[in-house]
Amino acid sequence: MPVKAGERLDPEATRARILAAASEVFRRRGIHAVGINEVAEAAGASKLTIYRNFGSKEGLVEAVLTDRTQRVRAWYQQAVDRADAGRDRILAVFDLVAAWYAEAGFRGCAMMNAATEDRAHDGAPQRLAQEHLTFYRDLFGRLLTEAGVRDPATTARQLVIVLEGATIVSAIDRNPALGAEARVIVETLLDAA
Amino acid sequence: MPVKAGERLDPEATRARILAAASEVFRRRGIHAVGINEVAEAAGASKLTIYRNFGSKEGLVEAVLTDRTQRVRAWYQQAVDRADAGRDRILAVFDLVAAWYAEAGFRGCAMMNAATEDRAHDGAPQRLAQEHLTFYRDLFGRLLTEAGVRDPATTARQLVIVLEGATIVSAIDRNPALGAEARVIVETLLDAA
DNA sequence: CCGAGATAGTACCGATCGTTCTTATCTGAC
DNA sequence: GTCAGATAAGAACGATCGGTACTATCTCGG
Repeated sequence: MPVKAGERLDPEATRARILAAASEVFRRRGIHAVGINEVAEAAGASKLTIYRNFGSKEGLVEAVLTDRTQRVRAWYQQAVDRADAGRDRILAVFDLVAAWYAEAGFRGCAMMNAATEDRAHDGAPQRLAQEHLTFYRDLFGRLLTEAGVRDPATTARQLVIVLEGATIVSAIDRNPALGAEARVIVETLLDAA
Repeated sequence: MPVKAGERLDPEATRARILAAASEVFRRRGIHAVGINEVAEAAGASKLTIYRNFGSKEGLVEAVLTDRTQRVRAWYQQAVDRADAGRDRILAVFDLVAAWYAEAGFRGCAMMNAATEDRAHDGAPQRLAQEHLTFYRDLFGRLLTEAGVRDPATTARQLVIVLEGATIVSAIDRNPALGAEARVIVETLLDAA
């Protein structure tokens, strides 16, 4: 049967629906383990529609990751903007991180996971994961500069290590308490900086 | 043609050869991306021999990871034993880590990578990755207790976060300098503990 | 020197993969 | 009302996957 009765014929909404469904199924089961058929079923879309919108599975993966990194960046920026200037803005990042670890079915960072799965190639997942880390470094660098830290670049790189370490340990151990532990480390590093 | 002329017919050596070849090809290209045919070719073994020794691809993966975690644990224990008692033993761990990041083709921790690739299942990779983290926590806990740190368990969990964070960032960014950065963080955390 | 076991090589099986194609139906602009 | 485009459903294709079967040859203990 063709298009479901009652649903809009809206190409942008279709694309967004596929992106959301693919993002969710990739997150839960991994990229390699999920076929286009499964994405199509989860999205309520046909394979033809997926290939017309994204060209290939590789294109779909890149679109999913690009969408994800942009959403994550916006979330962090908003959390930072809501916090008071200074050290609170850095801790606000790690408060958001702690809430993220506590989400049901948390499985780590989509960009790091995708780059790990695709570690033989220098494709979009590798590039997007590196750019994701660069975003964190730049964000922390700005906040540390605002907070008057002496060597903001060095401390920013330290905070990225803590953020990614807590993320993967929390994902592997299925333990949301890593968010609080990361925050303690960050406070120690800020005290020392 | 059958067994290569001049080579020993040694089942243990064959098994070890397959393990080494599989470990290397999994490390470079990932587990999902590598088929049994490729492992057989890399090992100079037939598929029959692989299946007789390991039963299935899943069994091979578990054997590879088990062998890997045991080797890694021995390396860390030896590095610790060579260092002077106290804080030096903890820093010796991170010196070994820094050398590991600098190895050609470094791609991160095999156990974390495998658990990430197989994140939908609660199989051997998940279990071995969690046990690998537990090894680190216990090792750091012992060393911190010896060094007279007040709350060794808390600091041990912090060091695991730093170790794993530096490992994944180094792997993604292809930057061995993360080893030195991790060491600086560790010194700060030890000073504060 | 002979039999049991290990091995390489290869063909093969059913399933699934990414991708393309066909068909039928619906939507929306004109 | 008509028609171009979007879509769903699913068949089909070649490739590859994990796993099995078969054959021929080698090693080694007796």
